[in-house]
Amino acid sequence: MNLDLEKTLEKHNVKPTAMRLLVLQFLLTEKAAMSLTDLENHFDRSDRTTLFRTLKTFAEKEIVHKIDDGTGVTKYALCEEDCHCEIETDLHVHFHCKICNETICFPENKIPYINLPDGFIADDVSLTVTGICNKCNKSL
Amino acid sequence: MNLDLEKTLEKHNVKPTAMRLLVLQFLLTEKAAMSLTDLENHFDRSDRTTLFRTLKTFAEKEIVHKIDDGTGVTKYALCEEDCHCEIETDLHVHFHCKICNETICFPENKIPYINLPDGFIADDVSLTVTGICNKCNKSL
DNA sequence: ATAGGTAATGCAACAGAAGTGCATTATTTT
DNA sequence: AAAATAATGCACTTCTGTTGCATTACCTAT
Ligand SMILES: [Mn+2]
Ligand SMILES: [Mn+2]
Ligand SMILES: [Zn+2]
Ligand SMILES: [Zn+2]
Repeated sequence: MNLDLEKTLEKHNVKPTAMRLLVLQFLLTEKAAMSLTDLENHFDRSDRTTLFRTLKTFAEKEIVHKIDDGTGVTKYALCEEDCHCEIETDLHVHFHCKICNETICFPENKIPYINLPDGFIADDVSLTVTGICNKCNKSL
Repeated sequence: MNLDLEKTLEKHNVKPTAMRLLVLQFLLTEKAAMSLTDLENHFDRSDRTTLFRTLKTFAEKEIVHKIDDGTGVTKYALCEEDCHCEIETDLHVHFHCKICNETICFPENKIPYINLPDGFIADDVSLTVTGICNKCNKSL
């Protein structure tokens, strides 16, 4: 049992169950964003519903953020340290590679301010670039 | 039969069948982006598959553009005049209102250039703002 | 005009993802 | 230990998108 993982969950008021620790650890080792199906395939023994609700809890408690990469499959990635998923400060660009099918975070690329017409209020914003990633680009 | 509608389809090398003209007309009258289900509900008499393939053809021939507004339901909206769905010139911001559930185009808000790390190639980009639209904002 | 070929349509069925209800099991509190 | 609360697992459902195939409409060449 990794104590750091437990601390992370407790800091976000999530009880550190066995499954949750495993999911957190898995997300830490993977640098690409993961889908529910990805988790399902990795954890053969666990039920999809449990994984689904684990991700839901993690997203609600701001341990992970949900990513809509345009594929129709929701992806999840760990939030940065001290992230509160705030529109002005935390939201960043995501990149989806159409060759290797991986979706990655660009935490350095914050989403630029969007000037909306009068009366419109922005709560959330999503900016996804689709194309070819650096790894796939090399092997062309 | 509206001749303008026929001209529009022919200009994009799409044969102007009855259904296609009706769909095009419907999209012209609606200012919000429409989903396949929206079309299905509006055209009681037509088959879902026909509408699906109509939208697919329209998208391929650049009559409409597909919009991923983060709801998990693909929306479609008519392209601007002379649009070629080019990443630098044509792609624009979309707004999804979480109250009235409408998704609208902001053709004036072109998507800003995104500076990607070395080796990454951008083919496509999607920027969707979620929040409260001007109409719903008034009635709060 | 007719026959043959091509394109569009309609019906049925399927796949994948997301989500819910409920019973069971585990954990915490009293 | 008993009661209360939370997490898990199973079954089932809904929704969206998609494909195969037979039928129908349309166009073209003779
Ligand atoms: Mn991210
Ligand atoms: Mn648009
Ligand atoms: Zn790649
Ligand atoms: Zn609204």
